[in-house]
Amino acid sequence: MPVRPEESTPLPQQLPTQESAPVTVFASPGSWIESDAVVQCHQVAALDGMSRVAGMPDLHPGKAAPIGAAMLSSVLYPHLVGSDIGCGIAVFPFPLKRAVPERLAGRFPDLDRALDPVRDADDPAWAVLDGDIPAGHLDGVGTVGRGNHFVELARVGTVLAPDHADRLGLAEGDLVLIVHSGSRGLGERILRAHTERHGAGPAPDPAGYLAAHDAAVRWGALNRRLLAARVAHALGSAPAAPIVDQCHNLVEVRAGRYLHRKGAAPGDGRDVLVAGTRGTASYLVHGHAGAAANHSVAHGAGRKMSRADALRRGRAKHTVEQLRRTPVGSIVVCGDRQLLFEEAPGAYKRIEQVIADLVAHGLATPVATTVPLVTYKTLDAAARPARDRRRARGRR
DNA sequence: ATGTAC
Repeated sequence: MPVRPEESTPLPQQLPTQESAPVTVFASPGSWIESDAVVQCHQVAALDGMSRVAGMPDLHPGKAAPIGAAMLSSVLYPHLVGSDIGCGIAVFPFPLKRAVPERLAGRFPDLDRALDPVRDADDPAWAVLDGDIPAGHLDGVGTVGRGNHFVELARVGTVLAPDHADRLGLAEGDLVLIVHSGSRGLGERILRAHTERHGAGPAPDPAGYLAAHDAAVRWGALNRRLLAARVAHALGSAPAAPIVDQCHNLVEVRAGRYLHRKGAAPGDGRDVLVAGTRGTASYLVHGHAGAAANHSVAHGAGRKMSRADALRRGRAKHTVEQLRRTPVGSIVVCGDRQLLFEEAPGAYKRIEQVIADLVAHGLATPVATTVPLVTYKTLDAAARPARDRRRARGRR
């Protein structure tokens, strides 16, 4: 007599070994948080070894994990940090006598083109590296990247904590350069090497992953300095060390556990630039987030729309000219029209609400606002929408 | 966000 299937089926091996970790989202009830992102937080919370998931007010859905979240676990999961290991935002002093956006926009260097050690041997920007290129990785060195990355010349607007701003050497009207960029191809390569063998599973050799990860974090920070130096030399300012530089995609080892940050900046006693949008102010804040928030603060306004939605709705609502010359009078250097729509201010949440939520939950204190003058995204026009390409062909 | 495949 044949054995019935259930009799030959072994007992399931994946019995639940623990309750799901607590999930806290630090946003007010009125703040828009996509339910998909909260679902992703709960999926992460159910992972083996997870002890706490903290969603920041800029929380939104990511590809494999939520963006705007800090996730504490006894197990190291590379996919929770994602491919742009070492991505962060730095603020540099940028003393210029005069800053007319129209004139300065045209003087930005080509930050889509990597510095070549031979052809650009004489470029003074190399000096900030001091000969140190982590992992020997030269691909894309000195480039800003795509997506939400940018290099922005901004003016300090409202000073909200004068003593703190003073300590940072910032006063109303001062110029700063804000650089949001990561580890370009290096972090992507590190995640891919893990994913090819282990998918979304844990790192079997945490020390090995962390060694590669730390190099990408260092590469990202050095690249932000390199970008700032390139712009400083081109615009006639003096290259300087950053006054603020915090990485929001990384793993931090805390008391033997792994704190994964994905779009969540370190908020434990540190100063962080919380990026607004390409056309609204950003906020420099002092973070003082505790254990409940996994010692983290938001990293930006957070997407409100997917890139596809932003493109569709943005095209109906705005002209390219409106997005390149913003309501605050700044200029957005972006040759790629699709990216311009994807990154339109309306595709993001209101930064004031994100900051208000951080304040309401006691995670941060605003220090000063920065108001954009020129935001560099890309000079490259390669990825224009198909309709524009058809039009361009028609004109020939 | 990325390099790469389509």
